[in-house]
Amino acid sequence: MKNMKKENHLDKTPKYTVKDVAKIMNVSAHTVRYYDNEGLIPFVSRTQSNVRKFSDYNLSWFKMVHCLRATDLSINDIKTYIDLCLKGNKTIPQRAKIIFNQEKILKGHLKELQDQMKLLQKKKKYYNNLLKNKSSDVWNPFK
Amino acid sequence: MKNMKKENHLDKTPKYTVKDVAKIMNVSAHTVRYYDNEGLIPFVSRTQSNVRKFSDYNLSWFKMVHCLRATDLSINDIKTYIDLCLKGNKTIPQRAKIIFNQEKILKGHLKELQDQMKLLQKKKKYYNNLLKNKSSDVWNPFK
DNA sequence: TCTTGACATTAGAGCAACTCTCAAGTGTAA
DNA sequence: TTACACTTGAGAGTTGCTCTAATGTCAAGA
Repeated sequence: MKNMKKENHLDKTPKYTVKDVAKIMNVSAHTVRYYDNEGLIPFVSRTQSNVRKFSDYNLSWFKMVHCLRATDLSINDIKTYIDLCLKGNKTIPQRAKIIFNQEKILKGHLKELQDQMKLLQKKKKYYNNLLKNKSSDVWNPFK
Repeated sequence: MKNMKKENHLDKTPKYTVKDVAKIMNVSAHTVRYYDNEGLIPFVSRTQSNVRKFSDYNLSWFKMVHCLRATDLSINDIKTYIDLCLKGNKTIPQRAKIIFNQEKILKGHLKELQDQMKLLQKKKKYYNNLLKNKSSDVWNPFK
């Protein structure tokens, strides 16, 4: 039970700089500022000298935004979702619809990438054979 | 054994229009022309009136290009790969390296999307509960 | 034969989502 | 107090499409 600083999604203490968030989320600092400027991360606080400070709560939002981007929801549509969230419980059905739809889209993406993986592994095998046999075969550009 | 028109990756008979390829590959006709213009699909033939006609052989290239794009290889880097292919067997080691690397990258993407899927399904469950209980709970924008 | 419609072509403008550069400001450390 | 490592906003640049406009081809119908 040592170092049990469990992240609390509701902890609003300002802790992380833009750079910290960039590192945690594995995106560029530019992207972090860009998302904040677009209003995708509500309630980000600033120090007296105007420097952004993110809380765990802010991070939770960021994770959600990141997730929605990973499934190709546009910045604009993400903004719509965020604004719905800020409007309170009465928007739950609309938000649910967005989430359910994105899950479907993500499923499609996963399937496609798995198919691409098959092709890539076929190619891999192919090249491994070529490398082994030192390629005495007929020239064929499509390899 | 009826209708056994098995696609032959080496069949160079011009068959498909830009639109056909777009449909087969599930991309826009614009994208098909764009890839051709960028030199990513070698040996595409034209009719007397300058209309593109793709063969199954061309399609095989297109599939490879599409696969590399799906793993976020830039158009420029794909062009490099294609040009290596056209230089013959002596470039096999370089090409193999590219393919092996892309396989690694794709593995990473798949893992990431699977993680995002977990988050999305957690949210889905969450919203399903909210919808069932008609949400009498405290307001919390992060949902 | 004319013309209408459905397609194709190119060049180039427009767009989303970063990505980078810049000039200027801040905070700490030596 | 000067160097440095950081931050900021504004705005330019990049990538990979995506769309538009002007033009061309060609087969079918009036």
